[in-house]
Amino acid sequence: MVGLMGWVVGEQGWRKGPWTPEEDKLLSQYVTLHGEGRWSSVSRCAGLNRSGKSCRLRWVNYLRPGLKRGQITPQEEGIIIELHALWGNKWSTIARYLPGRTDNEIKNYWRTHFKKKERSTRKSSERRRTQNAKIKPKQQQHDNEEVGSQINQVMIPTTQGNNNDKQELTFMDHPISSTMVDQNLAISAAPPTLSSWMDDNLFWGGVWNYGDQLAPQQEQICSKMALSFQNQATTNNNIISANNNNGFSWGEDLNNIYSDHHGFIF
DNA sequence: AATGATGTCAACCGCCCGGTG
DNA sequence: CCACCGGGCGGTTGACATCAT
Repeated sequence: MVGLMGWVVGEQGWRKGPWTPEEDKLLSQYVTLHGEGRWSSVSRCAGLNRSGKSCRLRWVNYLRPGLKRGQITPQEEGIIIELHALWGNKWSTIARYLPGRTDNEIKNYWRTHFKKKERSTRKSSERRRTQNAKIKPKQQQHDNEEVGSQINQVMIPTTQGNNNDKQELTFMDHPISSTMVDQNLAISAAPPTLSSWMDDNLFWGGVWNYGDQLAPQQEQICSKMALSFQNQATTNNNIISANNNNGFSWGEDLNNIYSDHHGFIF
């Protein structure tokens, strides 16, 4: 590696480090003209001394049209939390449901906002545990179950239903969002504004396949939630579709009734 | 005002996967 | 079937900004 005016040149001669406005301009012009793809040739043809990967990353995370800049909104935050609870660190998958946001952005947001909270929650819980070391077991157990004011954590079995392979779900308290957890089913509820920005196809494409059939008690929970949210969701022309047999979903209108025997993303 | 701690985010790294010859 | 290559993805790093002491 060789330092060059604050820049670094890689072993193969590629430039590294922050992009200059000139480089951005070259890349934007080239991609606008020729489209995405073949990133290795983009770097050559556009006259950029950058690796293909670097070009792709710069385009996808910074130059691509339609990218939102600025703070993640509370609504977006809610979506991130819900989807992360379902998919874990599948940032690119989560990003597909947040138009204008990149996987990198979401990943950074999660790490800075929720890892932090997770840490502080753990810290305070450890502190409590130390302080309560002399407290009788029952009281201690109650304290350990207590979590921070913002984050609720539950352990649910994974789709395999293996108790040894539990998955941690984290939900933020949200004025509208709520969570119900049953023995074998975790259901999360996102703000009813979800469908106002979410592309229908993406939404349905993302429906969580939780298994073949819902147990009667699971269906019951879905139905209960459907009715409960139907009462709540009266804003933004959002309608919750309820199907007492199979569950419910949000949609732009009542034609969008999700009635399959699968899991749900709410 | 100085300094250390913490937060933020762009960019890089390394692994994995699918396409192709 | 296998090796190679390009692209995509999640994890990590490092520079800079902001905050706390």
